[in-house]
Amino acid sequence: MREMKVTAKTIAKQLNISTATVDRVIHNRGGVSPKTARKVLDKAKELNYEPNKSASFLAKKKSIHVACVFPEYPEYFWEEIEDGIKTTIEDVKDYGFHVDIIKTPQTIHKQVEVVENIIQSQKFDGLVICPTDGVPLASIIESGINNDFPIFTFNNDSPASRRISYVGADYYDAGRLAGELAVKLTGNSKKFAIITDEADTFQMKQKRRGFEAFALENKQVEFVKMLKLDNQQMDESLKKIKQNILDVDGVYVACGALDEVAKMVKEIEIDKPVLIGHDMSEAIYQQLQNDIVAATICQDPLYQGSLALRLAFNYLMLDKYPEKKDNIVKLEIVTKGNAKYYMK
Amino acid sequence: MREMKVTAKTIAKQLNISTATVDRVIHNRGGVSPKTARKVLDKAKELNYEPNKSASFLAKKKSIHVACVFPEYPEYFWEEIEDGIKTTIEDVKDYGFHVDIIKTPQTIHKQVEVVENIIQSQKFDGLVICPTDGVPLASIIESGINNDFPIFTFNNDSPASRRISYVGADYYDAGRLAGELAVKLTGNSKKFAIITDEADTFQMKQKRRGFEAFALENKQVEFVKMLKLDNQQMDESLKKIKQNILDVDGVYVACGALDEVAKMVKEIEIDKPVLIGHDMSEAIYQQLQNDIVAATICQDPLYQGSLALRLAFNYLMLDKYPEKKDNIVKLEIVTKGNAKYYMK
DNA sequence: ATTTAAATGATTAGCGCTCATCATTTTTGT
DNA sequence: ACAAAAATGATGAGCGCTAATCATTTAAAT
Repeated sequence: MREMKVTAKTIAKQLNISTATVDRVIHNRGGVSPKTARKVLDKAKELNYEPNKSASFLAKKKSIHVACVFPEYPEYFWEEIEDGIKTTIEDVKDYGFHVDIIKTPQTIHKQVEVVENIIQSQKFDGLVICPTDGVPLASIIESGINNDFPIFTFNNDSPASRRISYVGADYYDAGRLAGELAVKLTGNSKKFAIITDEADTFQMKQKRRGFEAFALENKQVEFVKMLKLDNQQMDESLKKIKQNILDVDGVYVACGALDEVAKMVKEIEIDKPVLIGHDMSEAIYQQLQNDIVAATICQDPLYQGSLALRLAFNYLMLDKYPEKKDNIVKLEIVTKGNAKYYMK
Repeated sequence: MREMKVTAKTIAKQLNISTATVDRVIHNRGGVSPKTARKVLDKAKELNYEPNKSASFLAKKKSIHVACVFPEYPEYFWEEIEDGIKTTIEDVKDYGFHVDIIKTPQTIHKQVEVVENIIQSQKFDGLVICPTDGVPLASIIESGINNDFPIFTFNNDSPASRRISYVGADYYDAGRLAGELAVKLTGNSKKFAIITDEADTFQMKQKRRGFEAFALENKQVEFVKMLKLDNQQMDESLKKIKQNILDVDGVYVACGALDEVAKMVKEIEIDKPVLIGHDMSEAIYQQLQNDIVAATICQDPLYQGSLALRLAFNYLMLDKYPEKKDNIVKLEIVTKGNAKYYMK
């Protein structure tokens, strides 16, 4: 309808050359005299020519396979990421970009094994991965990259490696935000506790640092207790924590145990501390509705997974290098009132 | 790589028929005996056949034009929506789906004029629109729909009309959320004010109702003052409001004047009320950073625009009717700490 | 000047799907 | 029984782009 669409043919006709020559120029594949090339380029600009992707992909018959690797737990978290990934897969598969989703046990040992297999197998042209632990993976990523095997990280980085790009949150910033919320939601209180666990991953360290940094900058904050949850002896450990938080106004759960801590806090009869944590699940949703958890900080999981894949797609199919090596995603604040939007 | 891709040809070969017949069956375009049809369908399922979109679009050479209409102000708000829309346009234009962005003055009169022109012009196959006011547009939408001219609303609905679908926030819920934040951020205070303006659009009414409903359910809330901002005599009006909010703990700006109110609140020397409003802009960002505005409630504008367009795309290009008539988008809470993620 | 190679450009066969058109078979009417 | 119509299926020409191959011109080497 309306203005004719401009194709390579349009340009070719106007310049009395063949479409093949036009194509050669557009993708500067060489074999064209500078003079002709100039003319084509000028005409292309004049007519605002853009090659049609559908036709291009069809003709190229390029087929790319990447593996998308992430842990299987916590299920509620990865389920959402998977949804986002699947939507994107739908979008790109007709362009010849194929993705195998591979979930791994969360032990880094297992994950390393899986990744090594993927690279060895020669079945894939690239890897999109959420490293359980960025450190041991760094050298593998490094050797992958050296062998022209592109690797993209998301959700958790392997900063030491030369992965093509990272998509995920800034966890230091997440900690700071938790700090801000803690202060605001307790009515400018003074006493806080942070709960982490023994794993003390990079993510968690960053969160803790962020929270502490915020506390330091805030004059009215009196102290921040650091409490460690023992996942092996959860019950014992929670009991200890319970004793330890009776005198605080706010508790920030930086590890994945928000629901467990919430259950414990629920039993505190008077002056329950304000609870702040991360991520969303059915259980946490309930805790928000019951006013046990005051707020939880989320990152849009749908977006995260799909962006990582899109970057891989652009790189492998369109030879487009990502604009940024670090793609930092939004931190979103979820409370009782908007929690439902974060459930499936 | 690996498993051969299955095309219409694969099926045709295996059944000793032509690809055209396969195509006929797949799109049940008739002209095929039930027996053959069954065989094709079975084989398609067996091989997990899915027609390739690129090839399909290329061959169909269907070209669809829709108009995307929204107000030009407030600029900061629509700029972001436009960004989201443009990204989606990039995604779909190679499938022959073309979009003209048309910004209108915010008077409903003008918008109605523009819409009538669009429909009359016969240049478009559909309309994606943010109605300035859903009511006067309802009858136009109605007649459009009756003439097989599909219309999609977003951001602001025209609920009385039979638009194909709506994408946007639930403003009643937004008001409730504001109420929750007001209570939480003032440390369970009792006295609040809502600021609206004379326009008192559907959106604003809903927000107000939501806030009031929340207040009613909350025993500790003592009163909620309703204050009206006079946009014509802004300065005068703000002065009055200033007098009126000296005794409240929290102010909810339900209209678009968050920054203006913030500037006024800034001048209050002691016991500034906690300010809560909507949307984000450079100015509001600054007010958040200066702790004048405590929180603002946003809807992901990128997503909103692009979803509306995608629904139109699915409907017009893929004959896919939207799963839901009402697509309610997330409400996001923005404070000092995560504000930067909401800026471009 | 002649041979050889490099540079430049045209031709052409698809990619997978759609659809108009044509060929063949089956059904129906008389 | 036959012709005519309806049902069924095959053929083939693209859609716009890519890339291998071939043809021609130009420059370099002997």
